[in-house]
Amino acid sequence: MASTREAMLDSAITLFRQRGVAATSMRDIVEHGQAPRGSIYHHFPGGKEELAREATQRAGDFIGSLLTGLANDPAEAIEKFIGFWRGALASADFLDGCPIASGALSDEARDVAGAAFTSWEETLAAHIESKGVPVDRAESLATLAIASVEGALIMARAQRSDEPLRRVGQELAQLI
Amino acid sequence: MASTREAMLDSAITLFRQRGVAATSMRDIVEHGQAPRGSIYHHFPGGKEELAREATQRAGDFIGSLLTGLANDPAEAIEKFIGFWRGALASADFLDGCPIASGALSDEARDVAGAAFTSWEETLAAHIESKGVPVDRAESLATLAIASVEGALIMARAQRSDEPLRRVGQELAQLI
DNA sequence: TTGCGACTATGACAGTCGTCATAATCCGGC
DNA sequence: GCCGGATTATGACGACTGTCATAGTCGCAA
Repeated sequence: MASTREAMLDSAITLFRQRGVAATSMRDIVEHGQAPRGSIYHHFPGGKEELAREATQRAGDFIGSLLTGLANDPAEAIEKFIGFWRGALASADFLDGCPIASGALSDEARDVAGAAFTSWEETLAAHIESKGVPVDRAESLATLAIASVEGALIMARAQRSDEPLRRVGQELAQLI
Repeated sequence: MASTREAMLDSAITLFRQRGVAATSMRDIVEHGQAPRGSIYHHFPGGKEELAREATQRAGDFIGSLLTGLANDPAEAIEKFIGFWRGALASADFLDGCPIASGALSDEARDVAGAAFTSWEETLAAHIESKGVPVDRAESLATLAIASVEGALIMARAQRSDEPLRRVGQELAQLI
């Protein structure tokens, strides 16, 4: 059972969201996950880089599947997507961010984060396009939706309020 | 002359944009600005926290004044705002981010970043409102514009492309 | 029971971090 | 000239970082 491995990945995601990749140490991660420090390099021979990349991949897949599963109605998908983030923010006192954004701002996992964003964009664009919107426009709208949510998450953290997410959700609802 | 001080602030902004606050050391900053290491705590008795806060404030004011100065036409303001970021991204191989986003993701300057975002929102909302848009709507649109640009910057960095910024600009132009 | 591979415990390494104390140097007013 | 505050040079401190080597423990197969 790779439960130690998974505990480390989950702890990494949690801490990366709160503090970012650079500000999170390996010792923090194993301590948070009550994982043995001695086996870091057994499970992740590539060290912090491998851990950061895999954690970002895992988080990106999770949110991506959430996006895929959310109805065929893109408006509903976006509404639920924003609801998901508002819930996450509120339960963390506005100190949690998006794990993919954390990965994007690191050297180690930047490209993994980029691939995750691209995948989200394609999923959402396909939803929008299926409602009769031209391809180009659907792509632009999908990018706008994801970008504005990511940006709103950063603003929400800085302002310690979910007002940015509320406003963005309001505008996106009218738009899609 | 406070030119050493200013060199340190400018270097801090540059490095924060590239690597984030946590991944930038005091030694990096003085070295980048060719400033004397010995006088760090002469100019910034509060240490890294004071430096990070002041750098974030300075950068926020600069971009804020840029936003204020940009015409009365909000559409043109946003277009130029996005053009500014596209130029910055291109000339840095997509490795530079927004200094306020970096501040927002740090412990030290989070609230300073929040105030900067709020100030930008108010400036932009006032522009939009002056074109006959109801207050609430103007505020939502301003937040959407800033959030989507911030998010697009992160996506652009991750994907090493300015396509996100291009798409967001396209959508915002239609919207405002 | 024995053996072997997977996993963990512990401590150490070289390096870097923020911070600061101390001493040296610079430079404008007398 | 020369004094005094502003500024800089240098080196050190304790803490922390990622990484790894070594030794130990565990559970399953033979």
